[in-house]
Formats: sequence, structure tokens, C-alpha cells
Amino acid sequence: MEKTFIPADYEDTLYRQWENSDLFAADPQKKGTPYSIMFPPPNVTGTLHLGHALTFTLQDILIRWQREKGANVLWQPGTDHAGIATQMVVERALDQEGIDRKTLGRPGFIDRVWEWKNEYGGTIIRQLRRLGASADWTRERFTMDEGLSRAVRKVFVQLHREGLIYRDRRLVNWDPVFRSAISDLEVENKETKGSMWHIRYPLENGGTITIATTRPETMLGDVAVAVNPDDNRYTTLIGQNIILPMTGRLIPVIADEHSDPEKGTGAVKITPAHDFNDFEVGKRHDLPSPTILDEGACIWLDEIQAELCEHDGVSDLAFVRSLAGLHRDEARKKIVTQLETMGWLEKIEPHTLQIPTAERGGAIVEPRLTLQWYCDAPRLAQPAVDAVKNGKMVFEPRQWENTFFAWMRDLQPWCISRQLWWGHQIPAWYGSDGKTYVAETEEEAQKQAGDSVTLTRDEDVLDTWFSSALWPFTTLGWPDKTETLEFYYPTSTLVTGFDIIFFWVSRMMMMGLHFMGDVPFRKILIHGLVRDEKGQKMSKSRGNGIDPLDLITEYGADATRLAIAAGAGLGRDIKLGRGRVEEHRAFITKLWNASRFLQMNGVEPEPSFTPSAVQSTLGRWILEEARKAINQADAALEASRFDEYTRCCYGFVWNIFCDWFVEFSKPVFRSDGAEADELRATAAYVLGIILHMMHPVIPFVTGALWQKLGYEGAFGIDSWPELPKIAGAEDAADEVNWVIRLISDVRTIRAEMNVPPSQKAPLLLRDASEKTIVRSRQWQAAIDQMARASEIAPLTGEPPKMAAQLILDEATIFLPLEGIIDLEAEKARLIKEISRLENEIGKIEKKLSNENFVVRAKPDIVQENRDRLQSFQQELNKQKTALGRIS
RNA sequence: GGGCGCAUAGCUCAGCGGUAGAGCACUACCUUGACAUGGUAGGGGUCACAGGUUCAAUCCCUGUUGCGCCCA
Repeated sequence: MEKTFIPADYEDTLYRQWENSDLFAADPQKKGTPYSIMFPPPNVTGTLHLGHALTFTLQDILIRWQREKGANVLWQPGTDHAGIATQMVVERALDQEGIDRKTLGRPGFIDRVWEWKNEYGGTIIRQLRRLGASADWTRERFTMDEGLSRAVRKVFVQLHREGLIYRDRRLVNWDPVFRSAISDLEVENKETKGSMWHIRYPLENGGTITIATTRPETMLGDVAVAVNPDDNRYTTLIGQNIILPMTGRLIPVIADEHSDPEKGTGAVKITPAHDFNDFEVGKRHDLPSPTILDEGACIWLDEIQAELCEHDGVSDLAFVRSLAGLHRDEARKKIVTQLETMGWLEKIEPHTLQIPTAERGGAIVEPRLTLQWYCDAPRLAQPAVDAVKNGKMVFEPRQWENTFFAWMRDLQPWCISRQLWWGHQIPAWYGSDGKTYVAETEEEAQKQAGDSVTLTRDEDVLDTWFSSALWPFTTLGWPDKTETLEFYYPTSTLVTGFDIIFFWVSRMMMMGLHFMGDVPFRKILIHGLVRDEKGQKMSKSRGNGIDPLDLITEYGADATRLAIAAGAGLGRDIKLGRGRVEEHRAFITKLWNASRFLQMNGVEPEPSFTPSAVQSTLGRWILEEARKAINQADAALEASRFDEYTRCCYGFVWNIFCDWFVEFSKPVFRSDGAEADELRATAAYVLGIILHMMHPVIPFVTGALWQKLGYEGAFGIDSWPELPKIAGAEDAADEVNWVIRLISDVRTIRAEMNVPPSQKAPLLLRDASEKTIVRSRQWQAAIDQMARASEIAPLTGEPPKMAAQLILDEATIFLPLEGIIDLEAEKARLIKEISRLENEIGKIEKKLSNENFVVRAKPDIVQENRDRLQSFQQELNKQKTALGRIS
């Protein structure tokens, strides 16, 4: 074996072996209870980032663990078609060739997207393989697959028939760059420094009212000015008319709660077609809602043209007409200048405001009144809320349920149409008879309409999340009743970040419950975000991102996964940098080297090994420790505590197996005979347990070692270790712990006395029990080596004067260090020990002398303190005696 | 403004009604026949602050402060 594990030498080969041997393949026919996880499908345009690395590492750990435990596992992979993102990417590529999407035409463009998808769309899937993700790739799905597309059409038609999908004219968030509606969830409010313009509006009967606005250009579409009904300043104005500057239109002053007397001037202009709040006000007061911006956010006068009206000194229709086609920002500047010239501008105040921005692309979003398709999310939400309330689905950590409920409570209708080309085209046709026909196919729609009607299909596509919402059952074959669907639905666990609860998780719940009549998953595991070492969000603009592939190349997939898992506390963000991964690579190296050492010492798997037959104390001890470690690891994974799982594996391997077991084994391995044979077999067995136990998190190195060391049988499947409680485990632990304490104490003293390891010293036992003497003989070789002892034997004759003294239980152990020991230093050391003990004793005595404590505290706690007091007192006496000897 | 989370060693984080821990970093020593990506030992903490509950609070409760996130 090489001196270190070189990941690149093994990763590809091992992964190919796994894939070729169908290790990842799900088969409902096989035995085992179903355990399934759905990929949160990454964007087909995506490349692997650390967020993916986190979520897929956690999923892979669960999947591999369950596979080992004998479950019938499905990890369903795939990608989604990411409507806007993909269309953007392809449009950009076309730009390079000087081709416009429109000249290419819709079918031509779609062809180009597929070409792109087929060439580049597999990137993230390839990268996930490098991470070691053990999904059933043969079942990979894409949201635009024929099967999934058929399911989308069916769902749309059914929901429409049930009245849960309808067309409506409402305000939507409009991205003027993509020229499409986008979801409320895809809008980010960014705090920006802007201005508050105070504008005087003249009243028809004389006088003015001053309104304050952050968007003066929208005044072209104003239909009223609202004041609070309780605002005394304006009571007399309510009902009067205003002559809108520039357009000259007459608009009323109305009373509405929406107007906040504290804000601005207390009078607010109402532009229903360009503001969500104003839209509501407009509805309440039955006001018109003229649109004054086109789909590219340029001034558009068509809807106010008819009402332009001359008013001397107030209107300027020529100016208004000159604005047509100007972009909103240009128009704003001109309007402000014009207002100033005309004397309507009172003042401009600096003001910070929230500007709605498109998450993707970054365009400033414009509320826009359009006809779109909506899904009645509020109605679909109720069963989902109920299912969480009655525990059919459980969020972990639990507190996310509150966030979930809060959001579900004030759910808005879900706008599902998008003005894009790439996506599932809406299965609705508009007839020459003016009616709308919704059907799964054009033939069906034509049949409904009759031959005389000419049909035109709706141009729009569905929101990508609409098809993702169906993912848990469409990937399994729905609407067909497949065996896979029957067996693996509902899925076991959904692993994802909190940022996607509303986008995706809630919608899968709605759709799953509606179409499958059952929840899509039983447990929703919400993990944190990956941040950089300083705790900042990783982002392109900050430039602090780390490419997980670089980490994998540099440190190996195992080290990367281990570092991620170690940091994955329940719902906690993970701070990750190169350093963290490097640290965990050291563990991989340690495990590798321990294995190498064992192999060099003739340790090899012994198929007939029976743990219960082990005779040696050392063997029994390590088996019992291994048993405890397995149970802890299993419990940690059961509780989704990946950090704890990692910690307990790490601690067992390094601090128990390597630091003590392997060290204790060294002298035995140098000998021959039954004891050595048994220990070799035990070592191989326990190492095997380690490989199984850690396989979920570090599959490559464990897999490589499994082969290198010549283990036989299944690895990674049906192989989660199990151990019965070992007979005589307590005695073994008692004995080994005694040896460990002895060695540690001797080492401490020697280090404090600055005794070089090369200089050996005898250990002489005084007042030692028979048991201690027997043990000291039994472990002589290990003690000699690890505590640098030349011998360990009962003290005969007088205690040596020039010696350090160590108290271990009943015994006092002398370390004669003639010529080395500094008696003053030894005195100081003993005095320090004595004062430490006195301090402890004082604390316990105080406690025990408190009547209330003795009466009220749990009896075992009281007893524990009595025991501790006694043992401290005994040790104190011995330390004092020791000090007396050298004083 | 509403909601949630966090605050423990220099750093990253466990923990938990009774004795405060790990890893890394740091210091000293060690190239001892698995491993210097290593070994051994050591220093380092008013468990954010203030009240309360309790025989006992780092832990439970209330408030304060600071940081982060979500919603408006």
C-alpha cells in the first residue's frame, strides 16, 4: 500500500465499478422496505456549487446508510428545465452568432435549446458523480421529458376542470427585460437610496394638495389621490376633483385607510395599474386602471390618450405625447424637469426605498396588469397544512413548520403562465368562436370545439415550478400506475434548503396530496447554507465562492464530503473553507495508514471470526467500544445529526482505535501464537466495521480499503454492522481503562519533568492490590513501550527518595529519576495536585452539608457526590503522604 | 414594524439542571519500525449581560444588548 491515499487513483475506478455492478439501481421487486429520496432537481444549466455539494452529500449519506441497512433504496436523480435561465443561456449563445430568437421562430428556437441541453445539460450530473453521489442514474429524468410533459398536461387539464386553474386579469410582477410575468417569490426587494418627490396637484376649485411619491413617472396613470379618512388636514377635500398636471385629467380625492398620515404628506396618488396597494384601493373605490408602461417598461399612452384634456397652466399635452416610447427612467427625468418648470414640484427629499428586483437577471420589476393563468393555491394549500399539522409530514428542524404555516396562511393565487418559449406550452386553445378550450392534445381540443372552429394555441408556457411540483410522482411514472410509483411513493425524506420551502416543497405537497391522495414525503430535512470561512454568503459578486470540484481534485471527494458532514449541525449554516477540508483529509490519511499498518502486521479478514468467542481483554474491549460507536452512529443518522455521526466515527477511529487499540496491539503482533492470531482477526473485524460504518460519508477510501485488505462479500449494501453486547465487556473496559490511565499519568509526569522518551525509567508499585499487580504484568509490554518504562514491578524495600510519585487508585507508583528529577519541581507538582483536590473536596462538602441538597436532590446524585468525595479524600491522603516523603 | 435563529477556549462548533468538551490554532518535547497530512504533554473559558425559577442554572423562564436571516 502507498503511504497515503491518493484519491485520484481510486475515485473514477471505484465509481465505475459501483455503477457497473448496479449497486445504485433501484428495483421494487427486490427485498427490503422502501426507502426513497427525490433529487431536488438542479437546473439543467447549472454547475455544481457548494450548496449542491452539501445537499447531495447529506442525501448520499442517508441513501448509502439505508442501502447498508438493507432497505430497498431509490435515489431518483434528474434535472429541471429552468425556463428563464435556460432560455437566457441559449439566447445569449444565439446573440454571439448574431441570431435573434424571433427570426429563428419558436420551433427553430426550441430545437436549439434541445441541442444545447443535449450537449451541455449533463454537466452537473457528471459533477455529482465525482462527488460520489450514488443515485440510480438509469432512472434519470428531466422535467421536459415526454413522460413528464404528458403528466403536466394532464394535471393542467384536470385542475382546470376542477376550477383550480383559471385565467384572470390581475397585477403581476413583470420582468421588463424578459418581458414575462415572474413569481412573487422570484422578486427580491432591494433597499436603495432614492428620492421622495413632493408634487403639488391643483384642485379644480382652487388650492392644491401635495402628494409624495417615489415614482413620479407613474402619475400619467393616476386615477385618484387618497387621504386617510381620519386625517383632519384633508377632510374638506374629500370628494373634490384634482386636475392632474400635464395630462389634465380630472381625478377625485378619495378617503382610504391605505393612506398613512404619518408617511410623506399623508396624501398619496393612486395608480392601480402600477402598484399592488393602489390596485386594491382602485378595486375598493371602483376606479379605472389605465396602464401607462408597455411590456418593456416604456411609456405607452394608448390607454390614457382619450382622456388627455387641456387645462390652461396645468396640462401640457404636447409634452405628454413626446414621452411615448421613452424608457421609464428617461421619462422620470423629463417629467420631474417639466414639473419643476411648471411649478408643481414642491421639493425632493432623499429617501430609502425597497426596489423590487428580479432574482434572475436583476431587472427592476414592474407591477403590470395582464391576463394570466392562475392556480388556486390557497385552496390546494389546506390539505398540505393539515398534513403537517397532524404529523403526516414532519419538518426537521421543527421550527420551520411555523414559517411554513405563516406563508401558507396568506397565500396568493399562483401565477403559472410565463411569456417564454422554453417550457411546457399551456394546453389551452382559443377558438375563432371566442371560447377557450383546455385539453391534453390539440385533437381533443378540436373535438371539443367542433370542426367549424379554428383554434389558436396559447403561446405561453408554464412556470418551471409547476412541473417540479409534480416531480415526486411523475418521475415514478405517473399518470401510469407503475410498480415503482406504487412501491416508492410516498418518498421517505426530502432534503433541501429553507430557501426553497415555498417555491418547491409546499407545491409538491399540494400537488402530491391532490393527485396521489398522499403526502409526497414523510420527513422534510431542512439544512443550512454553505458560507465562507468568515461566515459570509458565497456569491459570484463577492468572489468568495469555492468550486467543490477544486476541493475534490485537491483533497479528494471523501475529505470534501467529510468536512461538509462534520459541519452539518441541525439546521445550522456551515462555514467552509479549504482549511476545513484539509483537516478532514488528515483523517482519511490516518485511517489509510492504520489500515496499512495492520496489513503490514499480518492482519487479514478472517471469515470464520466470531466476536462472541473472543477471549482477550483487549479484543473484548475494542469490540465493545465498536459496538457503542455503531449504535451512536446509527442513532445520529436516525436523528439527521450528520455532525454527530461524523464526530462519533472520527473519535472512535482516531482516539480509540488508532491511539490505543493499535498501540496496544503492537507488542502482541510481534509475538506469535493463539493470542496474536485472535487479535489479528479481531483487528480485521473491527476495521471492517469501521469501513462499513463510515462508508456512507467516505465511500471511496472505505471502498478502496475494503478491496485492498481483501475483505469479501457485499460492500455498501446489506452490510451495516451489528454487534451483540460482548461478554465480560465491563471487566475488559475496567482493565483497559486502568492501563490507559496509568500510561497517560506516567506520560504527563515525564513530560512535566522533561524526561526525554529515550530515557526509560522503572515503575515501582507500592500498596498495589493483587489485581493491580496482575494487570501490570499482563500489560507490561504495552506499558513499557507506551510509558517508556524499563520495568513495572512491586516496590521492594524503601521507597527511593529521588522519584516522582503517581497516585493511581489504591496504588502509589514511583518513578525513580535519579539525576533527572528536580525535587522542588516534584514538590510543586504535588502541592498543586493537593490544592486541586482540596478545592474539589471543599465544593462537594459544601454541597453535602446543605440539608436541602441532601433531602431534595435525586438520591443517586447525592450518592454520586458522596462517592466522589470519598475517592478524592483517599487520593488526597496519598498525595499528602507522597509529599511528606520528599519534604 | 412582525417573526425566527444565534451568542460556550484565539477560530469552527458540540454539549447540558449537578464534574465545561472536541477539532484546528498555540507552546514544549519527540523524526520510537503505520502515519510529521504524525506522536506525547501543556496553557487557554465570569458558557454575551441583568433578573427570576430551583437544593443546584452555561442549560429552564423573562428582559437587555449584539449579530444573522425571513416577511412587510
